[in-house]
Amino acid sequence: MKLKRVKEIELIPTSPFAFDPTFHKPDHFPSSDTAWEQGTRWQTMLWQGECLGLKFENKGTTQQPQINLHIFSERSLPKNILDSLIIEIRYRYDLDSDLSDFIKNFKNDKQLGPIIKKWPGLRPMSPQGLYEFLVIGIMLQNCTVKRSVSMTQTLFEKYGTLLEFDRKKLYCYWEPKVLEKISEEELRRLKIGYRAKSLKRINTPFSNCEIDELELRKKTKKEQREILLSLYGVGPATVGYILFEIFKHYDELSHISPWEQKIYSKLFFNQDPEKPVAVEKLLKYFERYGEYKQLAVHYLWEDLWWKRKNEKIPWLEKLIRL
DNA sequence: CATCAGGGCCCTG
DNA sequence: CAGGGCCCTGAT
Repeated sequence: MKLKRVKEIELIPTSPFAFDPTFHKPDHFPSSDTAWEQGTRWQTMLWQGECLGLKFENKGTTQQPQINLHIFSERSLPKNILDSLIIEIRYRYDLDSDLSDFIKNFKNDKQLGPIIKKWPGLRPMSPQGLYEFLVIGIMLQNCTVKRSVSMTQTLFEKYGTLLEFDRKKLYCYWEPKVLEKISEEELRRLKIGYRAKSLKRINTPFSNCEIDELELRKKTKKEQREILLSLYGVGPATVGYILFEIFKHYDELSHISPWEQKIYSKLFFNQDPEKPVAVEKLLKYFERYGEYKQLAVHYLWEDLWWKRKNEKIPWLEKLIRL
């Protein structure tokens, strides 16, 4: 589908703002609904039934941030869809966050300080909504990065919509209704294994509107956790990512999986990843960052993955199953 | 060739 | 609350 209509909008995030490390997360596995190069990010978005192409361009500075957004669509978008889209984008990219307190408190922190100075205003983001993130979460489970990438690609090719805009070709997610009609057996044939069952069961409450992401955002973190955990195939690891990246709880850090434990051990304690620091000890250590503990870890974590783009980090390579 | 673990989660005992 | 099983893939 070629998206020919274009609407240009200026977005002003709160200052300071770090464009690239907010709009590109090298630890997220690559998927064909997004693309990035320095200063520019493309992505698709399914919003209120519209398949959209989005292009974000950095036009500002850290202290005076400005983003130019091009919205590509097949038809001219009515004002109400456009308005809600802008609100959604500001939410997903956390553009209204006030990080002054965090920066003030930790700019002189031995480990965190240098990264805050390098990237003041870096924030968590999710280009996808809750439903799409759950699909990704399921595809991540118990497999290598390569397999996650290929399973997601297969789903896009089978159920997504290929969009062409700004000379990019990217896939857009499907409506939950689409998967509702597909049997578990048919999904299994796409080699997603036992994840087919989770995918089917997660799909239903979205397809029949039992879960309303916007309503869920208004609930407490505790309520959100309970609702998410009640979904089949969603456990503590997936919930942890969602509470931070989707619902922006900067303090959500209660689960550390084994591979993360190894990386944190090296990163924070310079400890041999094969003899990792106990999870309890790590959690206790992160208490120093209080209500910002996951955000703090995120700064260190992203810094590590950005470094990996440019230099070899042998100990890290060993821990990533590509 | 066979075996095994993987960026989890569910279910059982 | 520990541990087996789950789909498939690719490393050994």
